[in-house]
Amino acid sequence: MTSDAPAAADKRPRKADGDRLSKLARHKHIISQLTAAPTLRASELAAVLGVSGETIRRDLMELQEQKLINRTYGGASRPFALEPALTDRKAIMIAEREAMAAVIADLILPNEVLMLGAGATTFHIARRLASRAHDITVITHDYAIAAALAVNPSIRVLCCPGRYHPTEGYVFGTQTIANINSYEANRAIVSATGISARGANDADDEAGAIYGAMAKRAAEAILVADHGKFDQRALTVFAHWTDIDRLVTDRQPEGALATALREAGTEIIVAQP
Amino acid sequence: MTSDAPAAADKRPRKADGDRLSKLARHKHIISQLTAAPTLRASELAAVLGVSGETIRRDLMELQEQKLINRTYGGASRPFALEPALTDRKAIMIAEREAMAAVIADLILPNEVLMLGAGATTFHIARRLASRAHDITVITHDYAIAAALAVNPSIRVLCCPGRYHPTEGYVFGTQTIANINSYEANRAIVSATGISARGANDADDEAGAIYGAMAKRAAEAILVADHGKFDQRALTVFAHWTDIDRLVTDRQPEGALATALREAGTEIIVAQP
DNA sequence: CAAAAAATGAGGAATATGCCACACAATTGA
DNA sequence: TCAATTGTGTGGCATATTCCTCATTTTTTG
Repeated sequence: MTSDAPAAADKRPRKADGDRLSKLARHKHIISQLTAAPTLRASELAAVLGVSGETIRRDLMELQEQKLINRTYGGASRPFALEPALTDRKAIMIAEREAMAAVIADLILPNEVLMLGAGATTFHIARRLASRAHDITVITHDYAIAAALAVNPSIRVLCCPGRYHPTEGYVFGTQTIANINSYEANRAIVSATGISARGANDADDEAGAIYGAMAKRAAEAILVADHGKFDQRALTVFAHWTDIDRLVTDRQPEGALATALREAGTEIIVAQP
Repeated sequence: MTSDAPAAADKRPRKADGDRLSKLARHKHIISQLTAAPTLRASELAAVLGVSGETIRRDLMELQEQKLINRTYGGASRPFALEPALTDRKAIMIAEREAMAAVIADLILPNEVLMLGAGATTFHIARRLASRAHDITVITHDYAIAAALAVNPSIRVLCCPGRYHPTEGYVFGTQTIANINSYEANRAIVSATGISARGANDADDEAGAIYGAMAKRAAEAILVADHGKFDQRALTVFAHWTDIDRLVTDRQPEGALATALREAGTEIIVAQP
């Protein structure tokens, strides 16, 4: 943000000069400001950027469309954390993910032991659990999830060992798998890159191996996947439908996928956004 | 948020009934809502909680005092990420810590295996290592350290398993210790709450146990402590000076501490800020 | 170069918010 | 029990924000 702000200052338009920032530049400025400050006032932005409040309001509306900011009454707030570069992925399908997260969170009862796989959707679930659930134990290999859950002191969070993935923020590897296999859990909740008639797949073989281990290890395996993942194919199929007890999604599957689910006896839960 | 609203609705006070929520309950509600939604409108809160807008505004003011929320024009947003509140501690003694971190980073050679304990000072060391070192393996139980190191792709970061500490951002417990004991490392680098003639101590017994395990397990144990820790006493002594090979600090120790160090044969390295 | 499209600004009405002072109810403490 | 403290609601008023329309400027396009 610092590198952007001065640039913006240099170009700051005295109206007479007419060298005001382009729309794109304003948008960038807003985003970068938001990484520094949790919230912004539209009126301040208008003053700093030297444009009318109406223009800023239009900017904010557009940025909100793209889920790049959160609109507040007089301004904007950052959409999520600043965390790794998951921000992009986490910003899409918010409504769907929140709906699915709500459904899953309602399934969880006190004193359960959960395994939670890494992922944008499972992160939503973790946040939801942190505000809803109590007296549960969660085993995870994703640190953002661990941190999200830990805000609730009645949730015991156990982290897996393993090699730290630099961009994804989770651990993986043989140690992780071995650790997962040493637990008994009531439920495993995992996501996927895509789901097809063959089962759930993931673009990362290491992550997939972990999700698969969780699913096998828990008494009940829940897969969460929005409709954008229907019929997507990725590197490895980490679980077949016979290994998955429930699929939580946001739209009724159709075609070969639906057939495979029915044949495997996987229960389908459709969350309404 | 949808499933929460009804709960609130159940209790929603028609004024006549007088069964409105207590202030504490409102505050909890606000916080919990904020974990689900990024921002809240004061007016909506007033409606849902069945109190006047003025009361909500007072609530928000108090919560802001406690840094539990961020105020926005018409409501509130969540304060920061989920991050621990390490920021404060990390902000002091910057110069000293940087100097000590630099000294330690220079000790590390390629292909070494390090153990790095949690802490503000070790975090500085991790950052320094990330920019200086290459082709090393680091074992740590602190996630901020893992993330800091991981920006350098030539550093292999291994994380320990264990129970996640909600405010400190590291894992602890028997699993953590067992995991540490399964490794062989060239060096362990740990910090402490205080150091005295008896040895290094820590205010957190769990953290201390981990530091102690690391120090014992590694071929060389390095303790890093600024002069503010001299002669401080805390809960548990996790390592005696005979277990520590080197003390990296920013000022020459004196008195009983110096005597103990000399008798134990601990090498003292003074970093100049 | 001219027309079309997009972006911006200005003004005004309607609505929201913030702030302040004061009254009243609920709780606490002596 | 009474007084003090705390919590809450109300009303007024200044200020902010939003939404809308329309004129103007800038950019794009043929």
